[in-house]
Amino acid sequence: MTDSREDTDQPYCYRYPHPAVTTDVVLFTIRDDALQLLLIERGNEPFKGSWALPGGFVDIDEDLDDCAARELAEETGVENLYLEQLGTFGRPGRDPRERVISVAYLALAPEEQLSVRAGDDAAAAAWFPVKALPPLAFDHDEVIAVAHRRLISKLDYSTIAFQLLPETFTLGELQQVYETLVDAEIDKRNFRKWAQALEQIEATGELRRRGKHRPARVYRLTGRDRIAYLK
Amino acid sequence: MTDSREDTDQPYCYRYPHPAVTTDVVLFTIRDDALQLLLIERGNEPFKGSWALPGGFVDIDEDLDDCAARELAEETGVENLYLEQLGTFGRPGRDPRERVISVAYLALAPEEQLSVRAGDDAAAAAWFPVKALPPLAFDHDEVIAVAHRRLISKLDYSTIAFQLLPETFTLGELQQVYETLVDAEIDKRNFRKWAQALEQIEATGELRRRGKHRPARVYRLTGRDRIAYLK
DNA sequence: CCAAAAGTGTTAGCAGTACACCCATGT
DNA sequence: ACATGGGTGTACTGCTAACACTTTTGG
Repeated sequence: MTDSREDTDQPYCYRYPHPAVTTDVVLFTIRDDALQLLLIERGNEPFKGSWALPGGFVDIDEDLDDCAARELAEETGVENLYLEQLGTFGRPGRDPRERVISVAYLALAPEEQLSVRAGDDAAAAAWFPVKALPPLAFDHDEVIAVAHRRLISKLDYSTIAFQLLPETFTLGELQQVYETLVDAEIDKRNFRKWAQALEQIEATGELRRRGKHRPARVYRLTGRDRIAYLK
Repeated sequence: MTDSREDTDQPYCYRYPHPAVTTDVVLFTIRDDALQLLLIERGNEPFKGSWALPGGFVDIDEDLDDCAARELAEETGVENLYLEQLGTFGRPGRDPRERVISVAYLALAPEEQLSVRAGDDAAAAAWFPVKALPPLAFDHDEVIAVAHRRLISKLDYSTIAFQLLPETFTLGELQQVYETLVDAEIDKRNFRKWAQALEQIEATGELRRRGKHRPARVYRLTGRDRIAYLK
């Protein structure tokens, strides 16, 4: 089915106007005891020089989840991280070029697995603490706010935060993740009691020696499910 | 900026292929003591004769929420109902015509406010109990499953179910809604204690006489927020 | 031996659950 | 008078939150 217009520079034609569809990813990690997220510096207009979420246009035969994973892999070199759909942002005018509808994703990964490099159309990629974000392109401040709220509220009823830890971890590290996320101190005994009652972690039997203090037991997740929902 | 192709039947042209974007709405209500949802019978191919969620294409300058509300108003004649974005479904091939990405919404309304009439491109519109759905077009069975799960899980931590009641209601009516949703009986005293501890409802002072029994106190929601999140 | 994080139980309060009878009305 | 749903309190149980000391290592 050839098209007589396919030799022009706008060969894809429709009876009604179509929006462009992108995915954008809010990738959180914990670095330096702070919740941080990945941004790229835009190398092109619009918003050239501003920071924006990593993301890009959905290929015409590509599933949305695959697109988010692909864009993220291109930016971070990491595959197989936690990814969930967050919501879709489509206010007319949010992109000055054309109507763009963005399907946003929430992603989590432990710092250890990430080796960020700037991609093709990004001038730079960098981590920013959620508490100290630069001016953002498009409506990405709003997307980030939604992602952050979702992450925090999911702490209450799921094990989503475990995605911020590597495969093996100590209870102290787990507690640090939670304390960073809720931005408060947590009672050590209560936390450990809670964590072990989840039936989502098991001791590997190994010990980890770090620093001049008693070695800590090493744990890993039981089951292969990425996140569990509590009670 | 005129375009030399605007007199053809496909005048909207792009450098890269663009998907079509629709909104689809899962509108729940309670009828005959059962959770039911609104479906339309498709009058055109594809899936002609099958039942589908009400919805349609997003206008190029229309916000997504507005599109969902508009499509629903066209089908039900109701405005100002509870509407929240559910998720976006975009698997390639879900629509055999072209790539269509659908932003799904969850809507709730009390039966009293609904006067459903078949719209333009629908052969018919009808209510179906969630437990007895007909064969569905596209991936709408999946969309409905997600909507149903979301509704049920939100019962635990929000007052979303109040959206299934009219402005004023009795505690007995409220309890019936909850019993229908969880598909189980609830202890009357505990339910009433819980409902009144929410600080989300207040007695109007009026009584409602219905049937041969003691009249019931009438309540309404306090505050103007559509739903409140609990603790 | 000192500093630092690992590890460990008990108690008190509160929220959720189970449970039974009288009240006001219409017929 | 009877059938129907409206309206009310108490006791138990299980989860949550507060709280301090000993252990093991590295320096």
